[in-house]
Amino acid sequence: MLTHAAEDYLKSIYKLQEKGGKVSTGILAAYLNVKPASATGMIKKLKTMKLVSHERYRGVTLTDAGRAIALEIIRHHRLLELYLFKALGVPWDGVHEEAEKLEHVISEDMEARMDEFLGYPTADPHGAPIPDKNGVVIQKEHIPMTDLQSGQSCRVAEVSDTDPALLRHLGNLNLYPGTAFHVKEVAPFEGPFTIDMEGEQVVIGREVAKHIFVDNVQDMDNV
Amino acid sequence: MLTHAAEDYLKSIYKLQEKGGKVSTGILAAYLNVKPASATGMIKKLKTMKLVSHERYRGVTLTDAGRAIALEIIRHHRLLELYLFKALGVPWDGVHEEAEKLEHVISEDMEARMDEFLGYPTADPHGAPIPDKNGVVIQKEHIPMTDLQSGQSCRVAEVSDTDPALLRHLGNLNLYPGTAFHVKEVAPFEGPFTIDMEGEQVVIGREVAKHIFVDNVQDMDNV
DNA sequence: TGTATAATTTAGCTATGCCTAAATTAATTT
DNA sequence: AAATTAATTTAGGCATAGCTAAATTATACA
Repeated sequence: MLTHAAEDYLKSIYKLQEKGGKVSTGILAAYLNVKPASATGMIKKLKTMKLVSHERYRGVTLTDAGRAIALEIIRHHRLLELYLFKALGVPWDGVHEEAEKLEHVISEDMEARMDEFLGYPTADPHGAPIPDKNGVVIQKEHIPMTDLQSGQSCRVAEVSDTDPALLRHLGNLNLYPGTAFHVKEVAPFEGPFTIDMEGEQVVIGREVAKHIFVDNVQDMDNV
Repeated sequence: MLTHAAEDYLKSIYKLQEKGGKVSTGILAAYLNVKPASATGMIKKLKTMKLVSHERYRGVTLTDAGRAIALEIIRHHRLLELYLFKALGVPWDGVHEEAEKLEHVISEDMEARMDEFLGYPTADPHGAPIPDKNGVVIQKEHIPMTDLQSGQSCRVAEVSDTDPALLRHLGNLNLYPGTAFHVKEVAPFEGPFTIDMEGEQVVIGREVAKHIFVDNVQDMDNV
């Protein structure tokens, strides 16, 4: 069995690898809020366990064994988030923090029971995909909201789960995964978005839009 | 915040204190499966935090602050056991182990949500009392089954929660808290008990009976 | 009362996982 | 190509929490 810290490193390497191949020590350390020297130390340990590949000064990658563990932890995290949300009514801006602690501690049996209770779900409350019990992730195609053009319609697919204040804000605006909206206007010079949700008009700043990902994008000019 | 290990020590001191005043280093160490020297070390730390009182070679006691923390952890543990049993269908011989890990990790919010879901329960699946959120425990009067005489009737009040094999055995016999039975015969020379449960006759050995506690004891000779 | 036994404590070691500061290696600039 | 800058690694330290072995204290017995 691995330590909680080691599991967190593997999970972080997985996530950082998603957006751009090899992961540098510095990026990893920043992501985990530790110093680079500490990351180097853990990387060495993970290497002796054959969970990561690493060449000095060149960055880390997960091995197949490392990725399997990372996905197992991510599965725990996302199942927990959804379970806390649906079964215990924890607000969606609170589930991440709670799941962050529980993910290292639950048994395979509890994982399976939550999975069954939830009807074998494929996404957590923020829209992130839940790997299945064999570690298979179905990664849907997402587009950052900042790429949208005036006149387009789409659906919220996923939002960042880390900042509770942002999540409360998005919740107030009803911008949950699944919510459909239409881009009324994009202000020039990297300005805010004005969107239309069932008649309600809402203005979304760039900084917020960066944390929203959409799918089902359709040009609605001629509709 | 305390470490998980410190919380486990406080919880253990509380439980051992219940059955006999001051707790010796050796008893505490044995209960926690650590060496006496390790217990001495932790006791020192807890003393500097004013969570225990300790005189060298004389044993430990919890301070009010220490007891409050112990009861908080015990509350977490027992609420979790009942929650896992009722909400997720974890069998009663499995809830202890799972709760042992989760008890150190759940938030006050999650504690409150489970409490509400369960309807503010007062006992866990093994019959142990759940302290309320202010740390008040209603300790019901229990009698060890080994004290029963032939001809008496009673109800299972509580069973030990630590040994899964024992719990599976008791479960097979339907000896859950609340189950009523009548003592048909107590074999002489510390022999086994023959009990009657709704017509079914079952023989319970001494070693098993030691782990069963009963209440509502009534002499049924003249009934 | 003195001595043997049992329990407890001290001392010193290990491993994890973090830190800071210094040294090394790589990348960029001139 | 040399020098500066940035990133990474090494070295050494700290806290937690366990361990063993030795020293100490208390208790029980004769």
